[in-house]
Amino acid sequence: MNAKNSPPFLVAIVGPTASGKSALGIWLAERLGGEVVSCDSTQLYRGFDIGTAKPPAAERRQVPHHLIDVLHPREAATAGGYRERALAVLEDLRLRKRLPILTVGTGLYLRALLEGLAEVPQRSEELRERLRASREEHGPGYLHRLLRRLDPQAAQKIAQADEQKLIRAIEVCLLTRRPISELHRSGRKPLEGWRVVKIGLMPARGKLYERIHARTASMLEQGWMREVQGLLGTGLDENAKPFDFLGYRELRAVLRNKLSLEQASEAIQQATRRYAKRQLTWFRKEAEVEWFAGFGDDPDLQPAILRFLESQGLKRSRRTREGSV
RNA sequence: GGACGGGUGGGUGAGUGGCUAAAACCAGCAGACUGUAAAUCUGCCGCUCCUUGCGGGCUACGAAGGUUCGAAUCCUUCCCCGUCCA
Repeated sequence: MNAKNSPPFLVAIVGPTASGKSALGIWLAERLGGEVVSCDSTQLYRGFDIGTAKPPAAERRQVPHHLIDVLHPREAATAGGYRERALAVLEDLRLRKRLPILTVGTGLYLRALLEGLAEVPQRSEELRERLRASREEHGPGYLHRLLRRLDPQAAQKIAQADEQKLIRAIEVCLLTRRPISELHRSGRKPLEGWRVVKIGLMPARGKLYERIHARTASMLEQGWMREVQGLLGTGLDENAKPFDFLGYRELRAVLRNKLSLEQASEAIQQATRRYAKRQLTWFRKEAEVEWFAGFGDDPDLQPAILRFLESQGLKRSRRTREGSV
């Protein structure tokens, strides 16, 4: 109707690992004049390709992809950092009148982008170091007691054993000299200027697990092990964060002869299943998602999703490639 | 054939007369999560009933029988498994 005045569309595809988000993203991008924007904390890293299930180069040539391979393994990925980069990509796409299609595996990053983050300082490694040291000195429970003094309300919401979240909360309180719960209350700036449509992929649990198992096997066949060896061979510190990603951890154990390849493969499959479950838990809570029961690469499902998007007002691109329909 | 060691809930494995539906861990399920998020953490986890209670009933520690107020725990026999001897 008044397409001139209404904000442009943004499509977000949400779903557990191995549900076919990337394939769907590309398929939709080709039909809707879109470009894929990865929303995945691991695909950010260069060099970690097979285990993070990055779309292969051929597909990335077919349709432009963003926010893949933008970090050196030594850099730390953060929700705030992702948000900034994503905002820049969105502006670029807005100017070029391309439809952003987010393929989101990392729920926190999507929320950070769409709903914003409270205005709080970034992490401070030095402060964290000190906190960890006094934790060692004072034993378990210390961090929780400390936060209870700084911000009783925040302490109530964080379990005593959850040191990662305790440290972040204490860090913010100390850096700002204000309770983090208060800072959170003061609100966040949601994304503006986009009409967001969320698609959810929810394959049957058993089928998803089968996919996960098959994909793990195929990743190993594609030379995942060689990739890990190669990365280690470049002198990259073994403590670099991406080496702790799902699977990379297990494969390093194989190289250290702590695990057989067979055991590692099973451990990876299991860890991936658990990861998929956590993603589902997160996404189920996500507001206004149109859920589809199936895989994103299912040719029977794809047209239904396209029809749904059209019902929301998205228009097919005239530049649809030949032979793809 | 003989001598030891062992058989515990989906798995590993603790428990050697009551506090034990049975530690702990894993798996599984559910959940939380505003800057490490493929991370981190929480709950549930034999079956069943209701008036949902530190509630009731039933079943359970290889099998059967016994001792005892009471047994996964003690005794007897049997069946499996492992190691060693023949």
